[in-house]
Amino acid sequence: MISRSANSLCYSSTTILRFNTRYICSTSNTSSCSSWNTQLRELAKQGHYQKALYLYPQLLSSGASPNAFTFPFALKSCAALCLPVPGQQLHAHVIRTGCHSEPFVQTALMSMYCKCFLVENARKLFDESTYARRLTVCYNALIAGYTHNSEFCDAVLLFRRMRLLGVAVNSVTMLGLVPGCTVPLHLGFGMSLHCLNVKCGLDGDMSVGNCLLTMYVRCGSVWSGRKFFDEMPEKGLISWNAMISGYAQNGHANLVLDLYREMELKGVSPDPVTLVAVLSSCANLGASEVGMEVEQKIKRRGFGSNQFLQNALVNMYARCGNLVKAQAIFDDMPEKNLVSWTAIIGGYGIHGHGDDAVKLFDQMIDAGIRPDKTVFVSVLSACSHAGLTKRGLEYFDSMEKKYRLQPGSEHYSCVVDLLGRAGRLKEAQELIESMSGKPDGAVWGALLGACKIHRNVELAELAFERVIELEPTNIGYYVLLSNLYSETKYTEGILKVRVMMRERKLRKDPGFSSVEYGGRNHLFMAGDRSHPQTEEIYAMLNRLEDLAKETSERRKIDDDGGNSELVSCARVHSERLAIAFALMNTALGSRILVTKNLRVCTDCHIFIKLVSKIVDRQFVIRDATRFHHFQNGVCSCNDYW
DNA sequence: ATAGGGTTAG
Repeated sequence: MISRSANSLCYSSTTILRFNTRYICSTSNTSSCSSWNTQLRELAKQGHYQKALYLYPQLLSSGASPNAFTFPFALKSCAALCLPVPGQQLHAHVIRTGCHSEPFVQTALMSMYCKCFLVENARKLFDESTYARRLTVCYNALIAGYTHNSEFCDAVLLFRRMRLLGVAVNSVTMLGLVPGCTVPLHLGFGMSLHCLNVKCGLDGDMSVGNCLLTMYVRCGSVWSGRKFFDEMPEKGLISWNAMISGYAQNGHANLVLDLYREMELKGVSPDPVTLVAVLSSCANLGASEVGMEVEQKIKRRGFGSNQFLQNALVNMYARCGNLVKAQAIFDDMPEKNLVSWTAIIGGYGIHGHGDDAVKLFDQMIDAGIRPDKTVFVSVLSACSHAGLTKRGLEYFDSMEKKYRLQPGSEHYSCVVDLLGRAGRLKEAQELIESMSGKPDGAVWGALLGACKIHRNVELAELAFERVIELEPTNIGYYVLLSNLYSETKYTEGILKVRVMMRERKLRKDPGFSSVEYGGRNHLFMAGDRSHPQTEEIYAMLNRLEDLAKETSERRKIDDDGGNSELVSCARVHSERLAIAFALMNTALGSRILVTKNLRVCTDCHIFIKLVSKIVDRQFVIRDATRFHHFQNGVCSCNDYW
């Protein structure tokens, strides 16, 4: 793959061509080179840029001389392959053959320079040209070039100048500008382009529509994006992909699956890009049934060798808890990249198999793969979940010393968690204070969580104060502190937290849980009665709660100081509805139950323990961060629950 | 005959 990073110009040695200029004569022989031009055009059009570039020296050595019809295709090939060296040689040939005053050739040259990250050269050509300042295409090439080189200001300046001089704007101008508006800072400008696009009657162009759609979703305006998508006069595969990926990137995994179904119903057939987004959403939802369906589709459609999809499959199976399958796919991959390793390491980490995660990380290093910040997050969190304190600290230390990677907040929060769980609260606190950057909410939150485990009220209050400054509306932290107060029987504290929450008008956000059943995802909100099987679900809930009460009276199994009243009074929780639904549908035969966004409040935690005791089954329950494997009412991860 | 563009994984 060709690197698009401006800092790492990448041209493989095999593709650098040495064109022999000896044969070029100044009087071009059009008739003899037209057949070469035809071949060149065909190759470039079909995307065989490599072959097209090999044809060029053959043309020279045959005695034919390149003309104004030759250069655009040859230059396009250099641009596509990001080969500035042959590109510059072609520029020399252009001058030598007297084609440099040809606007088509000039534009192709500019485009080539832009794609090869030599946007300065392109600008020089533009400024020196007598035609360029009047031609829309030249502006288009340069504007797109600036956008590609992350010099969006220059792109906008040039666009302003173009408007001022009255040069016509067309849809390709839009295609050069809109992709630069995919950050929230530029959204305002992007929306003005959207208006202009409509005003100029260019809104029939699907490509521009796709760019605008991408702009909205990447700026986080998914709803505007969806509205735009629904109103598009024509939707192509890329439009569907942009919308689906947009949902995926903004965390609306369920909407991804819904839209994917809709797409299938409309008879639009998905490509690897679609399926990558779908799999990533399956991973987030724990929807392995849909994931397996997608895997079949990948096989049927012959996408099996696509590395993006292989990585997405590994990630999906790993996150859904099927580590055997994930490992099998991972092992079968002929080429493993950093993303593949991160997926499998993270998978083992989430499920508490810290030893395996660590082993794989070391294997990755041995395989000569250079770790990045993301894979460190995976391995550090694996260590913290599995209690591998020493190992985790070693890795953390190696980040800077060995790999010159500056740890970010996300790494600090893992290490604070690591130290905190091990009871080394003081060290955790010192680590936070030693941070060069400003700690974020997650860092203080990790300390707060650790204080909760070790019942350190004093430090918890400090961590709470800090975390609330940073994330005043994150309800979880208030609940955490309140629970700590309740465990340490500090009633005044509980009241204090309640008052604080009331003053700030904080209410528990409408969390939801989901269960995958029958190839569909069923969402449950607190107190939700919208599900078609609501009656049965509540009946099941009643039965469970009766059983819970009975059992708790008979055996006094409430080992957490909770009581059966809690169980019945907080029945609106979405997790409970989800659990009831799953139990009902599988006639108590459910072995795996996957729910999302489970808030780990003491209350639900007791409920889940009771359920698994009552039905005498194994459960796998997923909260926002990890899986909890229940057997006989006990979770194997042994913490928190 | 000849130029400009959009969607992917941890």
